[in-house]
Amino acid sequence: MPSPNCFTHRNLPLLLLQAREAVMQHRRPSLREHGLSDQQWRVLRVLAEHTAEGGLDTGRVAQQAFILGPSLTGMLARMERDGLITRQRSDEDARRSVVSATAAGLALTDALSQAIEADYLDLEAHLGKAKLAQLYRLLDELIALQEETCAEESLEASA
Amino acid sequence: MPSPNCFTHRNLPLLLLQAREAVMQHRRPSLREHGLSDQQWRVLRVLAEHTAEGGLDTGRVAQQAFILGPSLTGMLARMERDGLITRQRSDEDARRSVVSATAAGLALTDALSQAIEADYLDLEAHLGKAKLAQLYRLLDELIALQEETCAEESLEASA
DNA sequence: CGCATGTCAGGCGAACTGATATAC
DNA sequence: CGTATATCAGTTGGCCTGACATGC
Repeated sequence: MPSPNCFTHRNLPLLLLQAREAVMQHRRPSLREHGLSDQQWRVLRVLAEHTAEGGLDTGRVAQQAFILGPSLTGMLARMERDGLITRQRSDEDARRSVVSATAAGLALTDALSQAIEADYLDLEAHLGKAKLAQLYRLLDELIALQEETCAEESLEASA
Repeated sequence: MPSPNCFTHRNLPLLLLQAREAVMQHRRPSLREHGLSDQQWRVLRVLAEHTAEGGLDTGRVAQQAFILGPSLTGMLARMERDGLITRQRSDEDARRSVVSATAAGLALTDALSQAIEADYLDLEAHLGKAKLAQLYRLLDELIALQEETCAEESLEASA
């Protein structure tokens, strides 16, 4: 019989979580000073990158910021209340609601991005540019791989 | 003036989150089938690894499962209700409460660990053993690095 | 006495499911 | 008509801070 606790592999999800938390520990103070939660910052960053092009639908925001639709609705309401973003019905497709960052939101992004870029420089200095790039590559590959095998599974399920 | 949205680096925390979610997508179905949340599984896995040695204090469980004390209290209450774990006051130090997995908890861990190990074999087959090991190394290094610089910061703060 | 440990109390943002209006 | 998009309603588990009881 297989003994319990016989994990021959590392705990990859925990490791990824720890790594993320380790990085975030450096950034949370800055975010919290400006009254932002982790998720709000993810949304704001995504919007800042696309607001020059006229904003994004809620759906794409949810996808890129890794947040579920209903959760995002509440968050956007709070961020609109706080003057960080605006929502507007799309002209072409009235089902869609287009979200953009306000000037205040962009200014906040700008301020925070400087602290964060400094953090990256620190990271590069200590870990090394090459290793950081390597980490990016491996993570990209892992993500692509898992999503791929996930698509296969849902394919099997629908067959 | 610095243009907003000028992020010259990748979004590392988001990348780590995506990677974790990608891996977890394969495991959540199994966990949910047995009524476990992500965090409960982290706790159970930690306990399964230490229950043979007589269990762990709440503090160490919280530390190893990456969960805050007060959150853990509620979780342990639910897991005790569900018959997965037991709590007992320590003999040597009556402040401490020692947690262990029950037989049912260990059996559940055993069942789940098999599915998860199979998942790792899949991952090794697709990503390659070497790359996986490399990813482990880089994550370890990143975690150590960030915690280190974090200790420096609190040192400066106290000085 | 100070310190450590765990728990309680309470509020909160977000996950998640299911249902619903609206527009395509 | 069916599909897609966003939102609403509501429950839940976990985060988090601060206070507290207890034992060292």
